[in-house]
Formats: sequence, C-alpha cells, structure tokens
Amino acid sequence: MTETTAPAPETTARDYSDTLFLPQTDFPMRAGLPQKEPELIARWDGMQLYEKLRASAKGRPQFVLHDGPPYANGNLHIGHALNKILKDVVTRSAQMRGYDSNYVPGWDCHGLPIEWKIEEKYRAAGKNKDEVPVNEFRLECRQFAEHWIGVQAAEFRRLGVEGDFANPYTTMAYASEAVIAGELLKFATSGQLYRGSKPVMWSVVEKTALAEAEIEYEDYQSDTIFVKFPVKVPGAVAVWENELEEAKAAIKALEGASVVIWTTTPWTMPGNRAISFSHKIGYGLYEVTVAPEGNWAKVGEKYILAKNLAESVFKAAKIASTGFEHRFDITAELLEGMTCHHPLRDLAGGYTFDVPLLDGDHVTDDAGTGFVHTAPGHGADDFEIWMAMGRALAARGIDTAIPFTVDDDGFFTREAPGFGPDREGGAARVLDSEGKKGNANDEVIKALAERGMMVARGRLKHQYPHSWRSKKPIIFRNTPQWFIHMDRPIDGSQGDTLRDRALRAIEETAFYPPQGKNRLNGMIANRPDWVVSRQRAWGVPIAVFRNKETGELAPGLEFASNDELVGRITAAFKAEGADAWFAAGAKQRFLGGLVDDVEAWDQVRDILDVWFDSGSTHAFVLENRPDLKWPADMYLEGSDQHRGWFHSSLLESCGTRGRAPYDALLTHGFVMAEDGRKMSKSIGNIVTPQEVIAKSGADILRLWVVSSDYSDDLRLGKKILDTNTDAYRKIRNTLRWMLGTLAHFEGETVPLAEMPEIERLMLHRLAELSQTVTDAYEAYDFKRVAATLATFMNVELSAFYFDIRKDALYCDPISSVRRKAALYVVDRLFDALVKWLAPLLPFTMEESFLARNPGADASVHLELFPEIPAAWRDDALEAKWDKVKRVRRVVTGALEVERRDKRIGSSLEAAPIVHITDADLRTALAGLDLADISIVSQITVTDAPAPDDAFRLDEVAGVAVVPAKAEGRKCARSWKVLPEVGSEPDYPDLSPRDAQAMREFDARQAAA
RNA sequence: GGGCAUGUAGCUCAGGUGGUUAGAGCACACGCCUGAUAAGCGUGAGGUCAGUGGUUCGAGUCCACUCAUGCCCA
Repeated sequence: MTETTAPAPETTARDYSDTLFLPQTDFPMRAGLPQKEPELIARWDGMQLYEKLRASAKGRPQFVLHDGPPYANGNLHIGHALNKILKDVVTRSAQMRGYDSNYVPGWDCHGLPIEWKIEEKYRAAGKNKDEVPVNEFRLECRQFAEHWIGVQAAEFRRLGVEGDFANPYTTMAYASEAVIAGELLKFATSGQLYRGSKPVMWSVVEKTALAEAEIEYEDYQSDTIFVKFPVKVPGAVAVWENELEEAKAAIKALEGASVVIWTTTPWTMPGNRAISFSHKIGYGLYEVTVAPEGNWAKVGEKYILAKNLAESVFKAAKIASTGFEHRFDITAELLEGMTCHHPLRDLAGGYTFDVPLLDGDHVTDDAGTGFVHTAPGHGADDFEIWMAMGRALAARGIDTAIPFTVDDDGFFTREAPGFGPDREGGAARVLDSEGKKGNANDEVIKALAERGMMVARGRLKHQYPHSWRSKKPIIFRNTPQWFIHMDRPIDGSQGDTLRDRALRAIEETAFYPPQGKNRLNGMIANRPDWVVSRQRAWGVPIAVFRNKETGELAPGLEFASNDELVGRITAAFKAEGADAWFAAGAKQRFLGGLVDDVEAWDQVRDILDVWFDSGSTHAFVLENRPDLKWPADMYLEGSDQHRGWFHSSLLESCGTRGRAPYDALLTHGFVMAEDGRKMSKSIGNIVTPQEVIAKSGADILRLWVVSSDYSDDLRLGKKILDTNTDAYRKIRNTLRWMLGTLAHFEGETVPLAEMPEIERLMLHRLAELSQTVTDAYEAYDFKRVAATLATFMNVELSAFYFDIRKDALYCDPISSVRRKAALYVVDRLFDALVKWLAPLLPFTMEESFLARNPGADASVHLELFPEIPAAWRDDALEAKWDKVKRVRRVVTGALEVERRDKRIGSSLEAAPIVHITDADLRTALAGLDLADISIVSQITVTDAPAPDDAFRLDEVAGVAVVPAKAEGRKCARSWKVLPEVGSEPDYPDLSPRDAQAMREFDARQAAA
C-alpha cells in the first residue's frame, strides 16, 4: 500500500533493481560438496600444492606432527577419519601460523591381522601355510599391505588431508626394517634384552602360539578333580598368639588338614606352584565324620573349603550332608603366609618345594572349592599373580622360576617329574597331534590317587578355547619369550632404569588434554617388563643369536664383535629387507668369522611385536628425513594409544635415546553413536566416512570434528550430521553474500579516520578475533575457533552489520565514502574469515578464496593467517557501541509489537520516537544515524520524558520508544519512506540520495 | 572387578579462585520480508546443571557415595 497523497505511477514506475549494487556471484548457495571436493583435490594435485607448501615455508621454524601409522588392512572407519582430520587441522593451522609444518603420513604393515588374511586365502585354496617358504609368504603379506596403503591414502586425501602422500613412510620399507632391527639390537647390546618365559595359548595341532583373536570358544568336556594340598605351615600364628583358646585350638586342628583345590585341567598339576584364595571369601575347616567304604575322602580327614561351597564339595566326594562337620572358621589372616606340600611331593624325587597361598582378585566362590590351583606356566591369571608376588615370594625363599612342563607337541618334559620322557612307557601327553586327549590327565589322577591326595573327580561340559583354524582345543603353555627390562640400570647407574627414564620423560611432555599425563604415568609406573617377541612370520626378526650352552646373546652386553655383527645385519636388511634373516645360510652369513663355532649358537626365529615397529617410527622417519626433525613437536592419537603407540614410542626412545620422541601428546576420544553408546553392526548405528562424504561431503564431517570436544568421546548420527549441515549452510551463505557484495568492490581503501564508526567497529572486532582465533589454534582448541567464528558471522555480521549496511551497499551513490568504507571492510572480513576457517574447512574455503582470488597458482592454503593492524583495535569504540546496541534493542522490540499488531510489516514503514533520558546513552549516539542502525526510514531522538505507554525493556533503563508510521512516500529505489521523496524533479519517485545515485549511475553508463 | 575419564536446553558447546532470575550457536514454533530467496531479519518457548547426601549464609562450581557411558586392563 502506498500513500494516497501523491499516487505513485506504479504501473509506469521504472524498475530500479538493475541500478542497485546487489550481490552478484556464481558461488552457489548449495555446495554440492560430494562433486566439488574431488575437483578441488584434482586441482591441488595438478598444481602440486604439497610441494608449493614446502617451498613457500622454506626457512620458517619447523613444526612436526609425527603421524601415528594406521594398520594397512581395510577401508577407513569413522575413527580414522576423526584422527586424520584432527591431524590435518593441526598441521594446516601450524603452517598458517607461520611454521613450516610438514606432515608425512605413515602405515603400520607387519603383524598378525595381515598374516591371517593371507592364511585365509591359503585355506580357501586348500594350501597349508607351513608348506610355503617363509619368504614367499612374507612377500604375499607385503603385497597385501601395499594394496591397502593405496586405498587408505586415497581415502585420507578425500577427507582433505594434506601431506607427503607421494612419499609416505611404512614400517615394511627395507630401510625401516633395518632401523627397527637395529633399534632392538641396541637393547640387546646394552643388556636390556633378555630371554624369559610366559604362558601363551598354544595349539598342539598346529604347533604354534595363538593370539586372542585366533581363539573361539566351544563346548568341551573336561576332567575335573578335587585335590588335597596338605598344610605344612599353618600361617600367621603371631596374629593368634594372644587370642582365645578356641583360636589356638584352631591352629592345632590345622595340623593334618588339607587345602582342597578344584581344577578342570588335571594335567597342569605338575606345573602347580601356588594356591590362590580371596580375602573376600569366608572359609572353614571341615572334618569328615561318615564316609563310604573305600572312598577317597575318609573319616577323620580335615579339609579347608569356602563355606559357600563345602556342601557341594562333599557331595562330589560322596559324603552325605550328615557325614561332615564344620569345626572352625578360617580367616584370611590365617591363610596369608600359610604353605602347603605339593600333592605329588617326592614323586620321582620332585615337587619338594613349598606351595604358598596367595590372595588374588581372580578367585570367586561360585564354583569349585574357593581355592584356585595356580600354575604360572598354564594360565594368564596364574602368571599375573605369580609375577606380581615375585618379590614377596623370593623373600620367603621360594623359587619363582616358571617351569616348562609341556613341550611343543604336548608331551610332558623333564620338568614334570614322573611324567616326562624318563617315565616308564615314555612321556605322557596332554593332547595328540589330532587334538584328541592324551593320557596326561589319567596319569596325573592315578599318581594323585596312589598318594591319597584325591578327594573327588568328575566331568564338566563348558566353554573352552579352541583354535580358530583347526577347531581343536588349545592349551596354556609356558614358552620362552623375549623381554626388555623395566627396572635394570641401563648405564649401570642407579635411578637410570627404563622405567625411571620414561617417568621422567612424561614429566617433560605437554599433554592435551592434561588428563593424559595421569593415564600414561599410571601405565608406565605399574607395567611389567616389556614382552617384545611373537612366534610369527610377518615382521622384523629379533635378530640375535643365543649361545646354546651359556645363553650369551650376540649382539649382547658381553659379545666382542657387536659393531661388526650389527653392521652386517642392518646393512643386509637395508638392501634386502628383513627377509635376509630368513634366507638360507643366514647364520653363517652374519655370524661367520665372529665366533669360534657357528654351530654353538641358535638363530632366534621370533619376530618383534608390531608395537616395537611403530615404537621405532621416530627413528626411521623423524631422524632419517631431512625435511623432518627429532623429537617431534606432537604425537596425536586416540586415547587407547596410551597403552599403544605413545607407550611403545616412549619406551623405545627412552631406552635408546634417554627421552621421549615427542614434546607434546594430544589425545582424542572415540566416536560413539547418537545415544552415546558404541557403534555396532548388530544395532546398525554405524556411520562410515564414505557414506557421509558421498551424501554430504568431507567438509561436513570436518565441521563435526572441529566443533566437537575431541578430548571426550564424540557422538555421531543422522541428527548430528543434519545439525552440522545446517550450521555449514549458514557459514556458506554468509560467505556467499560477501562474495556477491564484493563483486562491486574495486579495491579502493578508505583511511581509518574517514570511516564511519560501524566500519571501525567491525575492524576492531576483527582485531579481537585475530587474538582469540590464533590463541585457540595455538591451544589446539578448535571448537573455540569454530564457535567463535560461526557466532561472529551469524550474530555480528549477518544479523547486524550486513543487515544495517545493505542500504548503503545497495543504494548509495558510486562516490559514497560510506559505501566504499563498507566494501573495504567486507573485503577485510572476507579475507580474514576465509583464512581462519581454511584449516577447518579446506574445500569450502578454497572454493571461496578462489572466487575472490582466481589464478592457477592461487590457494588459500598457501596463505598465512592475516596480520591485523594494531590501529584497528579500539576498545573504547566497542564500549560505546555496546550502548548503541542497547538502544537499538529497545527500538527493535517496539517494532516487533507493531509488526505483531499488523501496523507495519517491513521496519522501513516505521519512524519511531526514541526517548532517551540516560545522558550516557544519548552521548553514545551523538553523530550516529540511529535510523540506519535500526533499519527504519526515519527516527526521532529526544530527551523528553516518554509517555507511560511507551515501549520499554526492563534491562535497558532510560530508553522508551513510541512507535509511529513513517511519513512521506516510499522511494521506488531504496524503499525507504521519506517526506523528501520527489523533491528532486529529475527523479520524482526517488529520495535525494537515490536521485544522486542515479545521476552517477547514468553518467557511468554513458561513459561506458 | 581394577585404572583413567565423562555426564549443563532437541544437538554441539561456554560457564577463572563457590555469590544476583544458568548462557551462546544451531535446530524448533510463531511473525516479518521477498533486492542474500531451497536465503535473510525478528520474537519466543525450551534446562530439578545425571542422582543422593554432605560442607557453607550461599554449590552447576567443593567433598562423599550411587547411577550411566566410554577407553585401557583383568
């Protein structure tokens, strides 16, 4: 509706649209990232961006984020994406902060999972791994890894990750294998490497050790036995010394009593070295009072049992519930320090050692007797408690050596007296080569029964570990392994053990977030010696020889020709890869001429655990590449790597170089589903990076990463992706408007002093943001960068500055300083924002940057963060404008009431009267055009008191607004309603400002 | 079961050393604009700060316990 006083000739009115400086851009509103991003990658490849980045940063201080190598055996999952995106943001932001930030991606190539894949292939073809020459097998593993490195590299690049993808590092490169072997030999030479033993899951059928992942649990029928361990020393007598007579009687009663254990593996009895109990369980002493004729459990025998289980034990022993009596309770104090005789004591002259009782958390009273037979060579729990108690046991005069009672083929050895090769009829066997039960259980039970040590026997069907490959049962078996000392002085000096060094190194490392320090520290402080050996084929060998007689190692602390031997080995590996170790004649080749009799030495065939490989990356990557440096500025991985790569790298480097290979550690959490629970196939809540990229684009995924708190677990699902997509659109549209507006910018600068205040306010905000953003990047606080910039763009630009300045930018005459100043400021805003956002959203920012700065060699990623002139900072101006904004808020509030009541639609229809009784606020407004700032056509500011019914806001005292409709006609060009419209005869439908704009416009048209 | 963490609006996050009605962005609802238009502007609703119990004049913030979730180990 227009005014009736001077009817505007609407039908003939000129359309002024094309005389306005409206936004003009080809930059699309809808990004089409799934298509656009690959084009940008192709462009970066074509222009050799990585090389240009290095060249442009030459001579700057280095920043090295050393890549933790992913395992090369499959497509990326969302966790990889999170990890690599964070790394990319760190390296890109460091580069733009002024460093030479070179990122070299790497891959972990050796190890079990790849071996399985190849074995699986063999199985499918009906072939047996053991019939294939080891180096042929290794070659296939190598090719497999090679393939996946190619796939993953392409997937990483698709995420926008920039780095030296043309020359990545791999743990299987010959040069790497040579260094890895060499690093291990340093431990050997310094005497830190030793041969020990621990139980592993062993398949007798395949004659190999198996990893947890190669095991499946199946039903199995086991022989169970209840066995007596006669009490030798009744325990902590001192505790009872001054106690009641009853207690003393209890101790006396223990004479002749037995601790009873229950086990499902009778064949492990020769390996027994202890009995575990729990202080959380109540125990009692029971006596048999009635027993059947010829029963194992006889009248008068006294057993110590868990009270909860006594009834069931006697039932198994064929004693009626009226045939036994509870005598005393037995306390944990009494059990602590108690020792027993081995039930096979004196068999074939063996088993004469003391069997101690140990308090263990793994003991429960839901089955058995409440006492757990403990054979450290035959179970993980058993081994753990035995090692944990090692020092205390030694103090009690107990030999802590773990016996090798069973050999590779499942036969008892000489260390199982009475059952080994000396036995009449030969060694008893646990399992035969078909995986069937041997005679070991029966022979052990027979021997126990002969000595009167059996209480009962039975059978139990339960879940038992089987080999994934052969489907046959496995056994736990003590095997030789290679260890690195944690607590042995390295240079012979006290306080210089590997543990000491590592704990000191942790103190000198920066942790992001700080909690990581605690976690790593706890693990190093408590960990046992480092097991580095695996009985496998695909890896770097523990390239040492061991003297068959003396156990001496070569290379080793005592070996004379260490340098020569190490030199031969590493040179060969460098030229031929670690395959050289497995080639025929290796022993002669390496050891020949360095020892008297090569045949007196065994060549160790074990390979290194892959954690040692990746723990050595600092040596073969950081030290070997001239474009990197040692130590790294940062290692960045998921929080699980406190146990993994951070840990092994720390130990390796401390053992060989005395300090950590990194100055800082940054850890991130895991990606969870939307409800905070882990993603799983069965629930179907898995999100893959591939599908997000195909549907939304990598920049959406990156926005999700950088707006999340990576130090905690991250959540991801459809809804969260949608939210991020919306947030992305807001950012993109604001940039798009700036690009459109800047189409009219001709590069003209306006001196700061001549700029309107609101332009100076924006430059000031830019100066503030510069500080915030660079600080946040420096602290790796990316969510702060993302939130700060997004909020700025939405609140201060889109909803405030741009909204206000549209009138000047679209309508002002070409000559307008106000318009020129605004264009200049928009240009500066755009430039800074695109650069600050570039590490976060590399695709979109490149696209935006190129829209302003076209050129074959142009890239936002070659830029530095903008230098903001110090003069732009103006805190007083900001304080002043805080007041202006307060007044504006009241005006806007008043307009909203008018709009709601349908008195106005567009705010340009209004001409409010603003009563400001607060002198401070009025001063702030002096010289400012509040009508422009409030986006109304006219405004009246007065210090007169406002009527009672004026609009007020509680939080803004001293301001009241009386609404009014704007007087005059609507300018056909600017749409402002002004009394002056029509005052210029040559443009009767325009305001004077627009008339002037048209004159200049027409003049330019004519000149063109 | 042990170690280390985390738990603030639908979503993502702010909330130095305890102190007025707990904030922001996005999403949502409603309204406006139609010269940023599969956009833009405004207004609004939305939280017993995981729970319980303490310390304190006062706790989202300190302490204890519980619950939930995650990582590592067993």
